[in-house]
Amino acid sequence: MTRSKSKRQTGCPIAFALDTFGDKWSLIIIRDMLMRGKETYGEFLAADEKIATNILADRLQHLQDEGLIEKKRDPQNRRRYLYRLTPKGLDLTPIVLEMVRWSAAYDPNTKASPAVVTRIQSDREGLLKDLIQKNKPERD
Amino acid sequence: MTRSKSKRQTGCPIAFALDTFGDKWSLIIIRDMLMRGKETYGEFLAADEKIATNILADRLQHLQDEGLIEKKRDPQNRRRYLYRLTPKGLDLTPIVLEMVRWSAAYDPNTKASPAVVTRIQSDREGLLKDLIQKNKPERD
DNA sequence: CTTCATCACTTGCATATCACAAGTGAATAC
DNA sequence: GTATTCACTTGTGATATGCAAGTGATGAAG
Repeated sequence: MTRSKSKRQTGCPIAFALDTFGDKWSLIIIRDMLMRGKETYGEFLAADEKIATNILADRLQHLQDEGLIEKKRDPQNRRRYLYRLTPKGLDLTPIVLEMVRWSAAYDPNTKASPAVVTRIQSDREGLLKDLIQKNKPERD
Repeated sequence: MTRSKSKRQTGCPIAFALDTFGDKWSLIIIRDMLMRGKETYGEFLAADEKIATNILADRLQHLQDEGLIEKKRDPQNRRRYLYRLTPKGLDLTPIVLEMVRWSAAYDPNTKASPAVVTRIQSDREGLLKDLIQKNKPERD
C-alpha cells in the first residue's frame, strides 16, 4: 500500500477538505456510490474514467481511514465486499451537487441530466433528502 | 512550464470539475482570492500552506487557460500583476462554502470562523451575494 | 544613467505519486 | 480437485511535485 496523503494541518477548512477527498479519484468513487448505486470493487473499476486497480485500492483504504466509507462482506456472496457511504461521507452530497451544477453550466459537452440540474436549482432540499435517503447506511 | 492536466472527456460533471480545479492547490488559490482578498503572486506564495513557486505559476496559468481567473498589470505598480476571479471562477463560491461547512463539521481542529459557518446554514443566499459582490470583476 | 531592490516567474534536480500490466490468494461453482 | 470470480498486490516506467537557485523586466535612489 502506497502511504500517501500527508495532511497540511493549517486548520483551514478548504485545505482539510482537499486533504481528505481532494484528489483526482476520491470524488469519482463517491459519485459512483451516491449517484449510480455502485458498491463493489469491480463496479468502481468498471467506471468510464478507467481508474487503475492499485489507485482504487489505495483510495478505498484512504476513504475508509478517513471515515467516509465502510467496508463489509456481502452476506449474499462471501467473496465480495460491499462499500457504503457513512453519514460523514453522505454529507458530501451538497458539495457533489454544487459541482454538478457548476459543470453543467460551463462544460459544453456535459452529460449531466437536465432533470437533476433543474432540480438542484428549484428543489435543492428535496433532492438532497432523496439522495441521502437512497444511500442511508441502514438500507439494504 | 510543466504541461499537465489531461482531461478525461467523459461528459461526467464531477470528472469535468475535478479536471478543471480538482488538484491539491487550485482551490487554495481560489480561496485566497475569494475569502482573503489576495490578488498578487507574492500574496499567494505567502499562504500558510507553502505552495512551491513553480507549482503556483503552473496553476495560475492553468486557471487562466480554463477561464476561472484573469491576469492584468497593476495600474498602480507596473511591475506587478493582479489576478482576479472571472464570473466563471466566482461561480465556484457555492462549492467552496459547502466545503467549509463540511470541514467545519468534521475537522476537530478547524479554524473556520463560527460566524461564517453559522451563516452558511442560516443565510446561505445572503452570504453568497456578499462574497460575489466583494469579488465583482468591475470593482477596483 | 548606473546601481540596487522588487516582483514574477524559470530551470534543474531529487523525490513522490500515478498508470499500466501482470501476478496472488481467498471464496464459491462444478 | 479444477476452474472462475473477486479483491486486491507487486513491479516498473512515466509523470508530477517540492525545494533551491537563477533570470529578466520594471521601478526607485543617487
